[in-house]
Amino acid sequence: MPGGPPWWHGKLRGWGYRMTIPRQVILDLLNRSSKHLSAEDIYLAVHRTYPGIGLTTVYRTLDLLEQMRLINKFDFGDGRSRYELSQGPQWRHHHHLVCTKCGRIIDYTDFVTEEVKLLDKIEEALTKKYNFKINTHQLHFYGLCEKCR
Amino acid sequence: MPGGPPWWHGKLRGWGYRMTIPRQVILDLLNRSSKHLSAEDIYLAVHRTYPGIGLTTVYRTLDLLEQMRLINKFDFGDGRSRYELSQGPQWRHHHHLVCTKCGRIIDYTDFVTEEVKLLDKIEEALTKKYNFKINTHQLHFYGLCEKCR
DNA sequence: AATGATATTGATAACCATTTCCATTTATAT
DNA sequence: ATATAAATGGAAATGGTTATCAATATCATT
Ligand SMILES: [Mn+2]
Ligand SMILES: [Mn+2]
Ligand SMILES: [Zn+2]
Ligand SMILES: [Zn+2]
Repeated sequence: MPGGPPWWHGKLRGWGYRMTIPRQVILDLLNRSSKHLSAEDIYLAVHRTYPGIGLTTVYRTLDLLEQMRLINKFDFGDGRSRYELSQGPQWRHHHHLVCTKCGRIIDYTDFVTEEVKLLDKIEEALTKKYNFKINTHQLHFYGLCEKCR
Repeated sequence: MPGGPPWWHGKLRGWGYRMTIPRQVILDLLNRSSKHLSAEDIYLAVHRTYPGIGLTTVYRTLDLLEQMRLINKFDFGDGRSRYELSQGPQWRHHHHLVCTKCGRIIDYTDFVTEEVKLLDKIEEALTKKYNFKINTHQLHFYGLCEKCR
C-alpha cells in the first residue's frame, strides 16, 4: 500500500476520534467495495482477516461514520440497513434501482446532472417555504430487474 | 355513513379476498388519517373501538394492502414501517421531508409536476437501459425541521 | 519509551418490531 | 342452514440492532 495514510485518516482525527484498527479495516473494506453492504456482510468479510473484531463494533463504527457523513445508510426494504461510502476518489453522485423480488440494487448515474439540478432547486424552495434545513436526499426506484420481471 | 360501500370495497373482492371487519376498520382509519401511521399506531387507534382486532392482523392486513398497492409502505429511519393510503378521493402525488432529529414528516406537493415529469423521463430511460420494470419511486429529503434546526 | 486518562472494544444480554404457529372463528358459495 | 376454505388472534419465536460493563488500546504528556 504505497502513498501514505488513506484519505480518510485525517477526517476521524479532525472529528476528535481515535484511529483504531477496526475503524481502518472497516473503512478500507467499504472503500474497496462497490456493493451495498449490511453490518453482517461487513462483519463476516472483516472477520476472515481480523477475527477479533466484533459485530457490535461494526455497528458502532457504522453509526460513527454515518454521523460524520463519510457513509450513507439505506433501508431498501429487506429488513437490514445497508451502507456505502459517500465520498472518496471514485465516488459519483448516484441513485438506486431496487428489485422488489430478488433485492438486487443497481446504481445509476444517468440523468443525475439533470436530477441534481432539479433537486437543488427544490431543496432551496423547500428550505424557504418550510424553514427546513436539508442535508441529504434519497431517490429510489422500485420494480423488477431483468431476471425477475 | 351515507352513500353505499366505500370505494375500496370492490377492490378487495376483485383480488379474491374476503371483506372482513378488521380490513374495513383499518382501511377506514387509513382513509380518515393524513398521517404516516405505524402498525402499532393503527393497532392502538383501532383497539379503542374494536378491542378484538389483534396486532398480528394489523400487520397481515397492511401486507395485503401493500401488495394490492392500496397503501404505500415507508421506512423513514425510525425503526418502524409507516403506511399511508396511496389513492383515494383526496389523494395527491407527493414526496417527503424527514426531520432526522424529531422524526417529523412533512408531505410536500411543491414542484411535483416538474418532478414527476423528470422522473417519468428517467423511468422510461432506465427501463430501457437496464431492462428494469419500475413500479414505484420514493424521494425523501432528510434534514432538520423548523423546531429542531 | 513509560505513564495515565479516557476512548474504544467485544462478549453477553436485552430490546423490540415483525413473523410464525396453530387452534378457533368467520365469510361466503351452495 | 351447511360446508369449506379463508381469516383471525394470542403466544411464542425470530432476527436485526442496542445497552451494559469489564477489559483493552490509543495517544497526549512526561
Ligand atoms: Mn449506491
Ligand atoms: Mn406522505
Ligand atoms: Zn430481481
Ligand atoms: Zn424536527
